[in-house]
Amino acid sequence: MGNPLTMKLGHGSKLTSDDRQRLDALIETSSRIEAYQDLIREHDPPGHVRLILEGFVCRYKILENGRRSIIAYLVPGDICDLHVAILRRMDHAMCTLTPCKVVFISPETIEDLTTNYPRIARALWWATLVDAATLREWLVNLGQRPSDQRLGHLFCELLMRLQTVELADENSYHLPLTQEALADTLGISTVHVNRVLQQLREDGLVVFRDHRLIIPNVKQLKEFAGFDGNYLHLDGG
Amino acid sequence: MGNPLTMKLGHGSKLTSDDRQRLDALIETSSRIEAYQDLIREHDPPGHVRLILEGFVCRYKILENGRRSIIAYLVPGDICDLHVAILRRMDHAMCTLTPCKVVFISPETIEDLTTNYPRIARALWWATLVDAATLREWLVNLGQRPSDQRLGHLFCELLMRLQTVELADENSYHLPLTQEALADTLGISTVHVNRVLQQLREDGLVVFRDHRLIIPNVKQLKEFAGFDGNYLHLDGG
DNA sequence: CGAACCCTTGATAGCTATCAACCTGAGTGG
DNA sequence: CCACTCAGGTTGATAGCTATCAAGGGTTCG
Repeated sequence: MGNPLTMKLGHGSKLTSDDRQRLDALIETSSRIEAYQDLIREHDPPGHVRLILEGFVCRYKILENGRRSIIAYLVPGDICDLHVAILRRMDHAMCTLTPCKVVFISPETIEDLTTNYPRIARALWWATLVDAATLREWLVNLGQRPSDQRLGHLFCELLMRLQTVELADENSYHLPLTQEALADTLGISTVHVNRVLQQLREDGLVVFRDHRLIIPNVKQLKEFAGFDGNYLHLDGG
Repeated sequence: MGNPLTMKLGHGSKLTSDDRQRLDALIETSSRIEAYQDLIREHDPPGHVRLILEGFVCRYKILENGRRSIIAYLVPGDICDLHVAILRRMDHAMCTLTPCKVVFISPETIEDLTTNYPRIARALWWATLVDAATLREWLVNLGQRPSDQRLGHLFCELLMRLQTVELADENSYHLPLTQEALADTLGISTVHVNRVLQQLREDGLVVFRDHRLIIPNVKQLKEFAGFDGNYLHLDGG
C-alpha cells in the first residue's frame, strides 16, 4: 500500500522523487494504537506532530455539561498542526476512533522538512490551510443546515477526502464510526442520527450497512446536502 | 493610539524594539474602507494579506439557499491568513461590518517578516494557531450549546479579544453589530437573537444599548456560557 | 448465559423558525 | 416643519425540528 501522506500532499504541491523519498523515510517507523485511546489530552503540552497512516482519529472537546464535541476527523494522510509546539498547552484532545497506525514526528524533523524541502514545505502549508477551510465549512454546516443535510454533507466530504488517499472508490467507503460519534460531530442526538440515517436510506441517498457507506448517486447527494468541494482545494496550491 | 498588531502579537512572542519598529513601519500606509464593503469575494484569487487597524470585519459564506453564514470576526490587530496565496482561490468572502482602516500587505513583505524577524514569525504562527483554535471553539459553541449560552459565549470572547488591543475595558466594549449579524454568526434567526438578548438583559447578565455592551458580572456570564478563554492562548507562545 | 455496546422505536416536551405586524429613530426631500 | 422611507429592533401566534426519556432488539464476547 502507498504512502497516504505523499498521495495527499501531491495535491498541494508538485513533488519531486527526492521529496517523495524523504516522505517515505518519514513513515518508516510508526506505532500501532488501539481504538478509543487518547493521543493527547486537553491541557497537555504539545510535543510531537502526529501523522495518521491508518484508521480514524478525531479532535474533540468535553464541555462543562459532559457533552463531547467532535471538532475534526483525521484520516490517513492527515497530519496535525505543524507548529502546535508554539502553544504552551492543548486546547482540545485527540482520540483514535478505530485501531490506528500513527507516526510521531519530532519538531526537528518538521524543521528539516520545512527548511530543506521547499515543495514539501509548501504542501504542508497547503494542508494547514485546507484544515482551516474544512473547519470553516463545518461551522457553516452546523450553523446553517438542517440535520439531514448536515449528515449528507459530512458523507460527501469524507468521500472526497478518502478518495484522495485511495481509501474510497467512486461512490463508497469504509466508515467505521458509531452513530454516537456522528451525533457528537453534527451536534444532534444519537437518536436523531438514527432517524435521519433511516430517512436518507429511505430516500435512496445512501446505503449504510456493516460500516460501509455507499452513495448510489453522488451528484444527487451533493445537491441534497449543498456540498461544494471547493473548500478542500484539491486542485492544488 | 497604539499599534494594535504590536499589542496583539506581544502575546505570542516577546518582541524587541527592533521588531516593534518593523511592525510600526508596516501600518504606516492604510486604507479607509466603508461599512458593508467586500474586501475579497469567494472564488477570487487571494492577493494581499490584510491587517485590520480599525473596525470590525467578518468572514462569511453565502449558501445555496441564500443564507449568510458568518464564520469569523476580525477586529483590530487581526491579520488574515498569512499564506492564502498558496491557494488558487478563496473559499469564502470577507466583508467590513463597520467603517474600517485596513493595511494591505504584499506577499513579499510577509516573506521579509517571516524570514528576517524570527520573533515576529513566531508570533504570526501563534496568531494563526489561535485563529484555528477560535474556529474550533465556535464549532463547539454552535454544535453543543443552546442559543442563550451561545450568545453569551460570543460576548465573552469578544471582551477578551478586544481587551488585548485595548478596545475594551474591564467589563464593557463598543459592539457595532446588528442583531442580523449576530444571528448569522450563531446560526439562529434574528427574531430569536432579539428574544435571547432580552432574556440575558432580564437576567442581568448583559446590558446592551446604543451598541455598547456592558457585562455587569463577567465571572457570572462566563459561567453561564461555559466560557473558558484558554483557547485564545493569551499567555503567549 | 449474561454483560456490554450499539442500534432502533415510541411518546412527549421544548427549543427555535417562520410569518406577519408594528414600532422606532435617522435621514431625506418637499 | 412634516410626510416619507428605510433599516433595525420588537412582539405575538403558530408550526416544526430535535431533544429527552424510556424501553426493547441484536451482536459480540468471555
